[in-house]
Amino acid sequence: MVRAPCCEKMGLKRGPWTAEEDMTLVAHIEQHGHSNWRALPKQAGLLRCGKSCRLRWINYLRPDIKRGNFTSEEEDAIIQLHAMLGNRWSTIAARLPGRTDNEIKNVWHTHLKKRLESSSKPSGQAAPKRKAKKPAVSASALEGPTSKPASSPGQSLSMSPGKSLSTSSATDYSMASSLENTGSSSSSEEFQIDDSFWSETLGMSVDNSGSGMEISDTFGVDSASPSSNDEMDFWVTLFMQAGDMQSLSQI
DNA sequence: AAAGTTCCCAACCGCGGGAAC
DNA sequence: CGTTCCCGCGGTTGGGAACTT
Repeated sequence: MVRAPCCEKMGLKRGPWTAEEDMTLVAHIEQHGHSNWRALPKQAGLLRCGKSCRLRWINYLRPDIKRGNFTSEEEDAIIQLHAMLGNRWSTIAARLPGRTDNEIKNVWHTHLKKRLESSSKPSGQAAPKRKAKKPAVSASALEGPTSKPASSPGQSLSMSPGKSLSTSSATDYSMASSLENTGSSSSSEEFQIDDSFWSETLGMSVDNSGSGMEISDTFGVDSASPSSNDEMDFWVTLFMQAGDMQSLSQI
């Protein structure tokens, strides 16, 4: 990377994780949990900073992580949620079981953003030159934690205990019903929200909520209100329901 | 087959917020 | 009440894989 490592990481290892490190981390967390990320690497005997351990666990080793290509349902859900929430990847990830914020962020920047941009252009032919270039990772996940096993010098092994984790979740994938429903619109390649939807939806919510909730509050990213999550849930639910209605109206 | 280009993703960094002291 | 510590988030990027010429 370009930036110099911060001093606290002097002497600590950086870069791709080895299978041994993965194993050590998983074993330690399975045994002791991860109540203190900062202390964890020392306790586990890893030459990594706590941040790095946390990231590795969250984004790769966690047992409930679902690997593999995103389904069109998931992609549509991301697009919808992003339209509502903006770049709040962690919030979006919370709505997509088994997906990490990092993964969603990557998908957004590499696929969905371009897809939306191209769809917004009049006859733009922006179909990606490469599609599904990699084998379904869900399958390769059985082989190892990374989709590019020998990609990194330090990655001598493609296997890590982490794999045990992803195999089951990769097959029994089931989205929340609301997302499945929104998937009904997934058959269309492009997803767009027209203004009438927002005016109707927002108008409805303002009319119906006697709470005096304001739109600016609702979308205020850093609303410190303890109820902000509830409000977010409200909007997500509302949006999903609206999506259902839209889908139904198309039938 | 080789070289060049594009794309993807794992991992890093800095920052902000909350908890603990 | 102010300071310090830690966690989590979002933005960014390097390196390798995939694809094109």
